[in-house]
Amino acid sequence: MDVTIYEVAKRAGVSIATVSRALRGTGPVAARTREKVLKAVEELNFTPSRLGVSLAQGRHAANGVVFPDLAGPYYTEVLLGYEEVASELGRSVVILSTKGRTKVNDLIKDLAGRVDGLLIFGHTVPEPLVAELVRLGVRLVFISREPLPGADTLRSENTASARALAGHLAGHGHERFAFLGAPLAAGDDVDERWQGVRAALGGAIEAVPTREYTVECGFEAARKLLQGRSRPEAIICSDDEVALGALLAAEELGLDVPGDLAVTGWDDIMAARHARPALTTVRQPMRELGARAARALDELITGVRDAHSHLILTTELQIRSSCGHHPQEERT
Amino acid sequence: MDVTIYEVAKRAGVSIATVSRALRGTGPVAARTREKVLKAVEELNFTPSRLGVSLAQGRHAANGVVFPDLAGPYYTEVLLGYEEVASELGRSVVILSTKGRTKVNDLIKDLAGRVDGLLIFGHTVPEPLVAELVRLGVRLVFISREPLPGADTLRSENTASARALAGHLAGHGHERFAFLGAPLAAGDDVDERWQGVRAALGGAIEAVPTREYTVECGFEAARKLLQGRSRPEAIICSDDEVALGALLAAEELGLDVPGDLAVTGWDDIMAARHARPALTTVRQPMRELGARAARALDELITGVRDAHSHLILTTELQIRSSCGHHPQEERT
DNA sequence: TGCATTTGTGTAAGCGCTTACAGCACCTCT
DNA sequence: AGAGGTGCTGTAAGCGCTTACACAAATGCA
Repeated sequence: MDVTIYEVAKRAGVSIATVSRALRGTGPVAARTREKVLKAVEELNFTPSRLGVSLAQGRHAANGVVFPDLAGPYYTEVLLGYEEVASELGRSVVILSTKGRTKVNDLIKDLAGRVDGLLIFGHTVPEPLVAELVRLGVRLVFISREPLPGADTLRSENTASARALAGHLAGHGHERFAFLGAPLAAGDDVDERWQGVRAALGGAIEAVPTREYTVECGFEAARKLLQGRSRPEAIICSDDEVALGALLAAEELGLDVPGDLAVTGWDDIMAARHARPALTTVRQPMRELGARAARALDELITGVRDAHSHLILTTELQIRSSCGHHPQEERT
Repeated sequence: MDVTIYEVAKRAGVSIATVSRALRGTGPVAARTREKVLKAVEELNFTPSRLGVSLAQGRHAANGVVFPDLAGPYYTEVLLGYEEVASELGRSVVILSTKGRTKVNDLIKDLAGRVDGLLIFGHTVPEPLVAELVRLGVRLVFISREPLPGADTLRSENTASARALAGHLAGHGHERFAFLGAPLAAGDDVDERWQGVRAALGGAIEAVPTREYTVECGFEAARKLLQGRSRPEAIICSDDEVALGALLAAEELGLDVPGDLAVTGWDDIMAARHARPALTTVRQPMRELGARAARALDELITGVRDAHSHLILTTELQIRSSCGHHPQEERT
């Protein structure tokens, strides 16, 4: 990768400007000249230096993405949707995981200096830094976060689906509820879910925290919860992974789901359908979230759009067997 | 991000060379001068442009990684280990997923132009392109691939553990074996596992392909396999996800594992421990694989090491309950 | 005190591109 | 025939840094 445009120009007997024009198709180039250039490019195996191009153009043709972790399907799915579209748009994706990191601020600033825009998950970035990034004019898209000025936000609908879910569970006759996986940050998806469910149930639900939103943590917390006095009849979980953990805990304790206990998740990850019993959950379009984020960022960067957009994607209640017996139940 | 070193220099009343020296600590700078510079930097909120730095230094301070997909914990785990170490070494990580992509070659070449080195999984990149990358002098590290000149390779031990696993299963008295998740590429991990198992069992095992190495595909293939005549007594799976699928298929068909059927996986992903029955598998240090790849790449880039290294990390047989009844079995 | 170092700073040449501008043919119209 | 295009190409000025080199001032030492 170290033959430069000068060598190509010399070999083709033209100036570097012509080489550039021939390659990029900007400006007129005689057919004969173009051929000479392409031949030289071919022979020398020339690839324009990304650095040179970027410096001259003032753009990186790259996007960043900041997430806490990659454990579990949620971030992974969103990331894949994002990367796919970014790639289509000719942008590379630079990743940054914040979990367990000290000096996150420095890392993010460095990242911001390498890309044309950033996708940030929820509340992974400290608020003051967000403000600074906005002030510096960094193009920003957030997923799973309440709208803020100076950035696009993108999220799935939570409140209405929370109401639908709670309503469905109440329809099964359940009365003692628990919300497993209490919100860790105000304004993110889980917080909205919790608020929505609580409102729908008129507050008759207790929040049980988990260390993280993982199967393991869900398992531990659920086991403790189910062993306590006054065991809930229905556990609404912050997301599918926690719910999967709850399912395992129930099994370990010999509780029948949905006979003795209803369990629901959120997201509809692939494992939700495969769990036994299959998990009732709220389907969230993870891949599309990522894809839209990539497009939104692109619009912001190219300047096609200057106003900020705050979009909410619709979700869908997926009723399966973990929430209670249904008359004409089918295996999915 | 658009205040330049010139403005800092002007404000501090020095030349840009001095600013650069003060900031990077190369060359002598009087204490008083340094202070002036730092003050100006502070006031202007200056961050050196990554492009400028990279162009001048001729290095990107970034690594690439090429993987087929991110579905499932394997790639994710390795990637996280990689990103963490790369980040420690001051390198960003640029990702590229190849699954479902046309023009992979162009994408990879573009990627190669943005980074100082590449981590490539298995056989995601067509062989001719690998050769070209080597020829171009791109620093390369492969994970899960047979050694090749011109690049580092890194993999987990498969053959010995295959023997151990097969031996253990034979010890349970199983006789009719199947290998679920037949190798898709010669020379990668799954191929080694298959070869190893087959050799250990003296060839008394049939290979059953799955479309991909996923729970879904494992489920489908296993269901078909288990419904056929001459159902195997033990299914050795290419990896844990396929094994998880096989477990589900067995359950659906009312087969008791390990009573009617033994199932084993490979990798020891988190879900393996949580599955019911808990999955016997071979533990592979995924995170460490990623971490080592990052270090290896760094060594190659910085030139600390010039010879190529081909490392094999040890694995460990994890015996749990899915392979057969053990006298003093404990729940893990 | 005088000379050789050392220390601190500035100048300027890159790094590899893109692109505004200018120049030169060669046409096409009146 | 001259004015005004058009089409193609080259020159050169950036883009924002790093760093070799030159040089002046301060220091060390005999």
